Amino acid sequence: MNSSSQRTFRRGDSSAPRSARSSRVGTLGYAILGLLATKHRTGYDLAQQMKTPIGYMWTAQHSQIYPQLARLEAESLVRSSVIAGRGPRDTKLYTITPAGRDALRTWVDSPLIEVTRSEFMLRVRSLWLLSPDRARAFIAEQRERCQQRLDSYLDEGTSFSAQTLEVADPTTAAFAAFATLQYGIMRVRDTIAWCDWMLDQLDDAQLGQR
Amino acid sequence: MNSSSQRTFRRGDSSAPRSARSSRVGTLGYAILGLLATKHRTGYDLAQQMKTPIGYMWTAQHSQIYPQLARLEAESLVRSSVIAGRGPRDTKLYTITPAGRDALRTWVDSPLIEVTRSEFMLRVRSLWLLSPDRARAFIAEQRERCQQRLDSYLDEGTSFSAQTLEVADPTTAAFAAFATLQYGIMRVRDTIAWCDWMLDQLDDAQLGQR
DNA sequence: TTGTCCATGTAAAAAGTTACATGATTCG
DNA sequence: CGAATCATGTAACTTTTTACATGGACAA
Repeated sequence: MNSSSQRTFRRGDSSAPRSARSSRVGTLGYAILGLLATKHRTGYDLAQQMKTPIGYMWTAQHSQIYPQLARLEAESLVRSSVIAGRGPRDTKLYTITPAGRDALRTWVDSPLIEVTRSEFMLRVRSLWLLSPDRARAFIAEQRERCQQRLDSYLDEGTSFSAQTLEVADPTTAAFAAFATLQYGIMRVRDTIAWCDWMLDQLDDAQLGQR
Repeated sequence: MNSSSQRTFRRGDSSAPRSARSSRVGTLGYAILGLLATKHRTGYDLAQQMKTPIGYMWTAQHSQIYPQLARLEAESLVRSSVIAGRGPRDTKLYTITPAGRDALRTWVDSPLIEVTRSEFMLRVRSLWLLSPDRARAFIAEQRERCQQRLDSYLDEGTSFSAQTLEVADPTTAAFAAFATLQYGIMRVRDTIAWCDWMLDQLDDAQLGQR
């Protein structure tokens, strides 16, 4: 009936007060704030930290981090100071502001519904399409990867033995880091156990078939 | 030296043969093929299945699924037939083609390096910013969510008891689904155990402080 | 008659990945 | 002297999320 459709509204285009829509931080922003909450770092430091998933359960490339830092600074959640460095541009050291710390605290304590994705399990769901050999090889390879992961976690864990006092106190960053590491260790261990169970299943089936 | 920079090449823009760049399927495409490999479904069915993470370790909205189905059909990995339905548009039933099955098999068996993200653990890393009470409440809430998740997994598990024969045979889709379910159950159980450990830690610290 | 389920699409924005770009220092 | 590390940015693309749009059937 109404033929003037097809045209949709855009927000922030004309009349919108522009204030209700601001404060767009997002998970990456909080990931960065979380790292800055313990010590000041450069964008490069952050990128190094978030390049590998070891010890920090979030990843990002530097191409995502630098623009995000600029946005955080625009919202006064971080502040930067130029320091001596070796790059072709200024080297900036970022510090979290009290407002940033507040925002981080608020975010941590806000409702969370996690969506778990696992490409590994997605593939396992279609594993029946492979020959038992190939399936076995696939699982064995993932098991190996988990083992390596476990080794680096355990490696990281030894660094905590030095600071036994702080680790016991849940109001310290050291404790929080220790807790996430425990989680990571548990998770890979269990995945290894599952892989072993799976390998057994595949072997049993092959024996039964002969 | 060369001042004609700033201009970057675009692929698929002009000369490129357009064949080397095709075959863009992506993880979502394979997730769909994986579901279609066991039975034919409509886009709506797929969207229902992938809306909740229960039982399938990948999620997607219908707005992502319909265009993806069109692309899969353009690449002859799926085929559709119009069936009687109740929507304002044609209701299409999608079927995987032999080529689709091949593509799926190849993907399952290709190298995989998983990047694990967990917003839960990301938040835990900054949990030290909260008061022990609030931290406790946060962990307790996540524990509760895991418990609910576990219940629905276990619920789903009972449906497998009927098909005991197929579940034992790793060349069946039923086995693969069972295996992923086992993984899911294990994972939430362990997360619950971790939450309990965490709650203990928080309690101990509170007692010690008095 | 109001709301949910069926059923399929498009638009726009946000988030994430890959590639381009620059340039000094330091190590082998 | 070439490669890696430090150091920061932009461009282009892909993926995911959120919202808009439509409309019949059927149940409370």
